[in-house]
Amino acid sequence: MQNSPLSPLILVDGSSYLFRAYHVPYLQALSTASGQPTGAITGVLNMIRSLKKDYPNGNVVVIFDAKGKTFRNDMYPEYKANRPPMPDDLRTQIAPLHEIIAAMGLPLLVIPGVEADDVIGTLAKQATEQGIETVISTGDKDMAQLVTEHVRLINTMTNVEMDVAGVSEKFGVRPDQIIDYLALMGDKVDNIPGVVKCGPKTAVKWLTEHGTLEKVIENADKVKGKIGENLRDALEQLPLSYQLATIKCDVELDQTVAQLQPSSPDKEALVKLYQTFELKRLLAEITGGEPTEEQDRKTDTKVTQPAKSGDIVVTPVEVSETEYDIIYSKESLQKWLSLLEKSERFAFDTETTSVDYMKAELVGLSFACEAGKAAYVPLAHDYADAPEQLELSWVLAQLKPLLESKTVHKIGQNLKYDANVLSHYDINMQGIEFDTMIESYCFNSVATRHNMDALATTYLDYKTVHFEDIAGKGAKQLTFNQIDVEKAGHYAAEDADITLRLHLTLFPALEQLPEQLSVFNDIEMPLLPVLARMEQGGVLIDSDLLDEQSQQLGQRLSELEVEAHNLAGQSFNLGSPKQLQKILFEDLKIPVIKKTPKGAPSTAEEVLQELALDYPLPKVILENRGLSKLKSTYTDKLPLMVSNKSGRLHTSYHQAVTATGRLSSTEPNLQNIPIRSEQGRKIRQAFIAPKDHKIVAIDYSQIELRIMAHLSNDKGLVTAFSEGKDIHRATAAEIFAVELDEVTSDQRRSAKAINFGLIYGMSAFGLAKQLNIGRNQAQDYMDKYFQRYPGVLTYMEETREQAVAQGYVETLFGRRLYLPDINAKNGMRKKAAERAAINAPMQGTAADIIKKAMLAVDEWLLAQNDDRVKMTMQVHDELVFEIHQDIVEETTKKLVELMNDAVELSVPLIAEAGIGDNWDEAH
DNA sequence: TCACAATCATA
DNA sequence: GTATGATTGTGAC
Repeated sequence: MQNSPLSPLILVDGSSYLFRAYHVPYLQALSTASGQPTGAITGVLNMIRSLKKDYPNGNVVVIFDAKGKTFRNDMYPEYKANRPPMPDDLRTQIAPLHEIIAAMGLPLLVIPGVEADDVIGTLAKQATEQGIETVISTGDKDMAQLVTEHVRLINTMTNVEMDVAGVSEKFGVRPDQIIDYLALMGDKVDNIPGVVKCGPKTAVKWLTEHGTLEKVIENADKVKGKIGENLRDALEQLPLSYQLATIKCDVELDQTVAQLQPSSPDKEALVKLYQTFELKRLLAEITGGEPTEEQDRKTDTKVTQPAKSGDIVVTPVEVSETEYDIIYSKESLQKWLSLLEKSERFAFDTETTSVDYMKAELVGLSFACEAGKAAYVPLAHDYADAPEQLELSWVLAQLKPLLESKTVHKIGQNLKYDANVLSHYDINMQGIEFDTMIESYCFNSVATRHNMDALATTYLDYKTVHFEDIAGKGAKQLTFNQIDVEKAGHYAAEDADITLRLHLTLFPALEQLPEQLSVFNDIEMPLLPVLARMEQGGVLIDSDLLDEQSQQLGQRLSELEVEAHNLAGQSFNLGSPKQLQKILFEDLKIPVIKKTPKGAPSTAEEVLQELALDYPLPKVILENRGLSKLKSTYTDKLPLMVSNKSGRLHTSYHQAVTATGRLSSTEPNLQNIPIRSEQGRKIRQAFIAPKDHKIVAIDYSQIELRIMAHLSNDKGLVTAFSEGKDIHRATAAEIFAVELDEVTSDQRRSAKAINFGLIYGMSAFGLAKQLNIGRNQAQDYMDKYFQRYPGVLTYMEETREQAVAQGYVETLFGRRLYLPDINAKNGMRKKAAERAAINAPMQGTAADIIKKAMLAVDEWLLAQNDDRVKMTMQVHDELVFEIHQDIVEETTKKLVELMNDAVELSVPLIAEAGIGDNWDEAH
């Protein structure tokens, strides 16, 4: 709350908002029936309206540029000479807008000879002298020079406030250096000259080094390289640029700040104006009273259909009122604890300082054991004047038995996170029974995203308080420890309460679907702590090796860049597909082979591969692309992501992301580490074993094809696998009607493409493209395949039919994938859904199988209780371990057995192991 | 500052 | 032709 006796002055940069609103697409569409455009008017008025709402005590003053030249034109005739004239459909909106603002009773300033900026600067200065706080509402970065302890900026479009620290953070220089900064960079739009090639980076660098423009100029002869020359060339111009960039703060005004007070709105005039310009919402507001906050929210809420999975209707658990406690005393905590103990299950949630589980520190805990009733225990809010809170270690000691109890069941939203955080406080969570995120995922993986806000909306038709609501967003977002305990308490208690209600809503629905319930109970929930352990354990990488590779790649990349520029005859950005398109297809007139989905000529790899046969440049581009990808994604980034707590790399596995049941991995994604190219494999060499240990990688051979054999029960395919044949060779022998040992490598390659294509629900067209053969020939191959393996054809057809009839397909273990597009009118979408329908049972069953294998492995590892073996990664069909060299042989043998026996199919499941000092060697 | 498209890494 | 995630450039906001 503002304690200042004087209301803050809110200065609105009307012109800046006018231009921005004019360019907003959905506003551009607005006009009256007679064709008078009103988009910019609407945009600016909405902005003023929301500003008045955000600053109820504020004294709003609106400033516009006047027509005609300003003193800057006298100083520098070319000033803003590049500006196109104002479009007519914008010009016609200015006068009405001024009228409306005047009728609203807001002071409106339009001063000729200067710009709006100068008026704003002048008023802000006067206000400060009189002890009045000022907020400048603008979208213009130049205004940052006006920021002081008493003057802030607010960007009303993004709702981000900027104070002195904010300016430093955003620009990298202090407000008093902004003019210097602007002068150095110049401004293309306003036609202000600056130093050639000096952008924000260089300007900040120089100003950080020397402090002021003056000092930069003094030291100009010390700057090396081309940019140094550019600076010296600009020396004469710079004082002028500085003057042009300086906002004038001593404009002579008729009114003082004190005189700029709102008058009462002229309602009659407003009604008339709103009618003339058909501003219906505003009209309704002054004639029918302002819509309340509640109504605003209602109109924002989408009408949701009852959430369904198949025929199961979900009945939301509702409460008439809520009661959220904040716990400050030992006594009230004890009371809650005894409640939790008695209830056998409770929902709980941790609040922390970070979303990164390796960095997160506990700030508070919340609980709920009855819908509508929850409590928050603040522990580490540390802003100034934070109330006294219970001691963290004492509270955790009280809670430890409950959290580690197997019989007291815990309910949570993404409990893997909470478990990981608590493990850093010596709490090994047990009894993790219900995760609402996973309940939703098992119930219907594609109905919604599975974060709590989405679940509450879908299943409870309830709008939660969002984290951003209490913490703000963007650079100024607070961490949880800085948030007011009362606000935080409501948010956190609501989290626990909503989690409980979601569970009470979703779990009964899940119970009506026995197969999916079993996926939940027997696969996903048991897997959760396994994944937590893998994440927590992390993997070891050799950062020095990666750094070295980065260096080498960097060298090669600059060579390639020079080469490419020479070949193109001009300099361009190799990373920009757009620039490349221009050079390739316009300047060099190379024929377009393929287009991107949006219709631009494609420069994708396969296209360049083909072009590389005839032209030299595409080859260079290809090598450059490949290498820069490796450098930026892997060799540069991975070393930076090593935790300084553990010295290892910790990924996050996501259990509720993919449609098919696979895991996904982020920060970093360990499931797409290169392997195919020579260069790429070097990166795997940096995934190393600790001293005296080996890396063991065990992967399932042809798992999806084996699943296809099992699901289709095709005799030929099952036999081929049972006899342990090379499956692609066997397929080739059948299709091409030759003996096994007569299969050529080309035939095997074709058969392999067919086998993979089948898994992807491919058409003859796709196969033709893949193998670079005619469509008829591809069709011929497929016909032959289905002749030899008729069971596969039947299976594919049945799957498609099942998808159309039921709207979903399922894996061997009953995990369902709903296909909303399967009956789409749009042929493309329907076809895509059909292909997904074919693929999902195979990809999904493979995911189920490796998850079961992980459970078996983890169970065995726990029983061994031997820290010489660790499961570190999962990559869809592969598990990676660290094993002490003394026991590596026998342990590997056991692990292979566990994986082979994870599931019984009608064909053998074969896992193959590799052992080495790094991940590359282990393959 | 943010979201999207294009590209490319994996299974 | 299936399923993902990260990076880069680009243009809207």
